[in-house]
Amino acid sequence: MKHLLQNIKIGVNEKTFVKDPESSDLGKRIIENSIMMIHELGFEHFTFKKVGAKIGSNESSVYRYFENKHKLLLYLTSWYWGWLEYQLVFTTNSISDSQEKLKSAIKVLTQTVSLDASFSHINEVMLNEIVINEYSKSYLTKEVDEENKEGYFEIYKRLIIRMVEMIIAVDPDYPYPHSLSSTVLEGSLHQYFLKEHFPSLTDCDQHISPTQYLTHLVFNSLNTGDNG
Amino acid sequence: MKHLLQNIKIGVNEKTFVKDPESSDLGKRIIENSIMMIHELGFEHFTFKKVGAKIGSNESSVYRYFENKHKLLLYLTSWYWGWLEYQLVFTTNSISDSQEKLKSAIKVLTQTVSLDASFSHINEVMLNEIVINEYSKSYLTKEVDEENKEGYFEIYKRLIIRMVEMIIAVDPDYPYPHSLSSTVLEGSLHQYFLKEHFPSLTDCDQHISPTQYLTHLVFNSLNTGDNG
DNA sequence: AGAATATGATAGTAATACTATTATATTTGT
DNA sequence: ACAAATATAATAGTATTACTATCATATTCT
Repeated sequence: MKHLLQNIKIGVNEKTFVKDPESSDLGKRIIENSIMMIHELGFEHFTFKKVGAKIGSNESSVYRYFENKHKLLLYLTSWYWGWLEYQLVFTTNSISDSQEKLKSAIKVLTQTVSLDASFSHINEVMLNEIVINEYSKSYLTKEVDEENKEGYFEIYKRLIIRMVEMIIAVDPDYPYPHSLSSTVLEGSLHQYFLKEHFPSLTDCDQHISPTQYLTHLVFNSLNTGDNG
Repeated sequence: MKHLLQNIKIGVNEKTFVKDPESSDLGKRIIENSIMMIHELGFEHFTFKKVGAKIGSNESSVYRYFENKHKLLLYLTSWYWGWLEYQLVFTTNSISDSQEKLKSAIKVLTQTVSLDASFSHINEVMLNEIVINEYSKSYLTKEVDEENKEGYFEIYKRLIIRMVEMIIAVDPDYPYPHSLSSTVLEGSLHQYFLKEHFPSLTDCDQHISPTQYLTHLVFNSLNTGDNG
């Protein structure tokens, strides 16, 4: 993915951080190495002490950027969804045919991720795998309603609503556009997870992609106005 | 739900516990109160010390039944899936029409849960809510492959495969029966969660149920052989 | 050069997730 | 009925986590 615009910054809710990690070298190294370590150890085994040690700094310096690792996860996943949203808008903007538009949207949101050179300290491939393995943990908490009110899930919600609008454009009479849209995004993460860990529970493999499955699912649910 | 058979015991992988909690009064009180506390506090804030205190016992006694809270979660969720599997088999067994059978299966697996008097120490309504909020955490771990090998997710997998077979019976040519089946089960939990915490991301509310949405989703994906 | 700011080092606290040991009940076998 | 076995309770202790606080040092900004 190449950007026509240089120096794009993905906007993340400022409450996720104490000090913007993009504003300093140390901040960027925290992000870069946190992604590597969460990817490697999993969120449960990841600690600020460990990243601190890895970047030749220490715990207290990491705490100056993020309140706790939950907020860091919110930061990373919000960044990811913001990055995907950018690609979604960019890719689908010029498409006038509503079916083609929705098809492209599903593709962008469910296909495998590749590196984006514009953000050198962020490994989008690893981040995508973090989202697959850890995103649910960011909202499956007792604090979800409070954090939702504070806007921590705005980008994710906006992304889903964008697809809702595309679904409605294809079939204004379809009764479940919100559920379908949320199912595509969540279902995509889930199918990638199953492919890796529970292959007997998915048809996705080298030959069948989550994108194919979900595109089929969506277009069979919608009345496209075709006769074929 | 009433059982024709008395004294049914839901079979759970014995590796989930050190000592079978069904085998003693203390064990049952641990289960009963753990369900209440996980439901109330959420899995992260739940500890063995807290249940111990609640039942007038202590930490060390709880540890004699479960290695750790992760294993307890595996026990509780396996029990839940086993209980659902029983209802699934019982309900669908006598139905010969494959479409009706699948329709019933989706209903059993996605409808709201009500109390089952056969298991007095287990509150199935609370347990269902625990599954909605916490089940993902049982497999979104670095240990998932190991634990899968040891059979901790057998019942869940069997449940999905049962629905896979029903999907194939309706439409043998449908290319994604495994993905569709896993999407229904996971999607159901997700829609219930959204309904509660992110109502703008779902169409499910007092009037529309996850069952309706998912039934529509499945039957529009399948070629039922009808002309209508 | 001095002030402000960022980072690093160290220490300390409360809670968690256990393990180990010993004491005290309760149950069971003869 | 009594000894032996088993289950439970009570207490203590350890390593790690998830922080907070303080102070020293380095960097940069004016």
